[in-house]
Amino acid sequence: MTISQKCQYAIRATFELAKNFGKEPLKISYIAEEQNIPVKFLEAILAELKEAKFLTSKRGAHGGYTLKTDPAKITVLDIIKFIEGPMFFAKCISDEESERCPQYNACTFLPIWQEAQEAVSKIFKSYNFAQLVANEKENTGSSHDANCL
Amino acid sequence: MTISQKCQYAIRATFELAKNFGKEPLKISYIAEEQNIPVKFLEAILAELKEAKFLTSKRGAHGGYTLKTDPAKITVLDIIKFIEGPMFFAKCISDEESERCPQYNACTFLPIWQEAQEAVSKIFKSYNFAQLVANEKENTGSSHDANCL
DNA sequence: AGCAATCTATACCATTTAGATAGACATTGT
DNA sequence: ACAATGTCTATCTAAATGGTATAGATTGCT
Repeated sequence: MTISQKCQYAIRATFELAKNFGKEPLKISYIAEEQNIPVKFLEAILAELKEAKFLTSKRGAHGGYTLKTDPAKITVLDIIKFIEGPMFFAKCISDEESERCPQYNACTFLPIWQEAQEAVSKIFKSYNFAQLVANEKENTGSSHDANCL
Repeated sequence: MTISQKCQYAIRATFELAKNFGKEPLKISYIAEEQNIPVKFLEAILAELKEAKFLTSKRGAHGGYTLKTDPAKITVLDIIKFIEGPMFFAKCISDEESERCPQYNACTFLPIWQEAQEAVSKIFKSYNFAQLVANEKENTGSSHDANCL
């Protein structure tokens, strides 16, 4: 039930890129060190995020990753949904017919999962990365240690 | 990030027992059939729930499982926390010093996980099993098919 | 006493997921 | 040319998930 390490890494990497939005690309190795993420694992994560069009990359000397979109338009929900999938508590609450169980409209527990899904989505959507960067500067807070799941 | 099959089973088994609260014990095999749960898997789950003092059991002929507590005093949160553990989004939001990451007080993301944890806990806590049983009777809703994660 | 219906305990196993590593390769700036 | 970077493919281990098998202990009934 916890958010996976991978997803935390993705969020922290996005955060790091958000801090540098509009400037030069960041190297994988830099982000990895800054956020304490295994380099090779981060490679895979960034490649995925790139497929989702959150990022662009540039190869070769002075290459690296850059945030493609304004950090203010990327929410924590966006990253979580992309990495963890869209459904938080039960797949059967999906809008998609194929994911639903046969009892969809009659299941006793479905409304509970739906209510929880909506509540959490709303919260995660309310945090965008521009905000988070601003927060950090204000509070001299840090996300430096990524091993806190 | 979804609730495990096991936890769903635990909830559905508790629900079934709540329906029969104050009456004779229910056999594992009956609950298993009623909620479409593999018998042997259910055995293990009920044994765990018994350790948590939610249930009592009686061996031998005409034996079975009985809810120990008034269903009105058992919430969905109780079952989920027992099966899935107390933390929903990140372990590091725990009150326990040992679970926390070194950055506890300074982590940029912690407040997000905390907010989500509180919201979800509140929702799951608001559903008790007496209520759910009553709901089902009212709506002729069903939880019959347990394979809807 | 004896038997059948139950729960109990222990061990096992297959599949998936999480988390991570290694090495060769392609691209770019200088 | 060459060094610095991202990209791709393959592998690996550990843990969790979901489930099965078998033998045993207890109880109620006759």
